[in-house]
Amino acid sequence: MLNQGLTENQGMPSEMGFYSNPTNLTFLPPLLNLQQFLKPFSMPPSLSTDPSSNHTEALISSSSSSTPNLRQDVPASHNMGASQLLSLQRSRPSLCFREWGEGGTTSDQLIEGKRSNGDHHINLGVSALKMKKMKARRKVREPRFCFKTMSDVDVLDDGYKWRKYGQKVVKNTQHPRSYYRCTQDNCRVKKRVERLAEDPRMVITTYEGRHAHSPSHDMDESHGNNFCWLPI
DNA sequence: CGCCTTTGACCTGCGC
DNA sequence: GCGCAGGTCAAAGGCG
Repeated sequence: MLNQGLTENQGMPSEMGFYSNPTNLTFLPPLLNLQQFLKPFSMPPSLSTDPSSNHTEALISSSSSSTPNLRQDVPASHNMGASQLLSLQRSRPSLCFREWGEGGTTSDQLIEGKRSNGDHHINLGVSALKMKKMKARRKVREPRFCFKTMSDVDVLDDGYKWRKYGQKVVKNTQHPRSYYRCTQDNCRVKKRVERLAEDPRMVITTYEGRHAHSPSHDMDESHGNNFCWLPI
């Protein structure tokens, strides 16, 4: 099981950070109730799947931090339940900063304040210097989940509504990477969609963050849970 | 009219 | 410090 997953994913693009620390990878047992397991996350309830795959594997990159002690700053309420079942993958210094607690202010909001220039954006009254200090103190990445599936369509119906906010051609790949954000207010979940360079039939979907709401519509469960998760 | 995608510009982190 | 690459913004245009 474990070896199967590692072998299967060995061709993944290195820029996704796969196998940065294989010893911290934990795979879910097959046939785990993924719907229930993934409920707290931004999981894909409905997927077109690789028919050749008869197992389900997952690896969750939880709210990991760049340094071990930083993780202790994350309130237990945000250290969502399912992740406790998994070992944590200590990742590289994060590109995404989130300030947990402190009145609910997030670094995303702080960045927004920084960019506001006092015109049409809300000025949150947080100085760039303070933001810099906050960044230095805490670097916490949103939990991320990645899976691949064989599909002709890039965007899989996962029950949530997404708005595309960017597209980028990634180096050494033929296909552009698309960036989507959940359309729900106060939901900051994002996902990236790209095609596997080695096999364009495979769609790589990476979710970042957790939905704070229910799916906008019911998922089509006809595809079952037979998809393959990838380590991040 | 509202929501969406497209796309070039801009921002930021990282490696050298 | 500089350049590169990934990620995000926001204006413009399309569509129902």
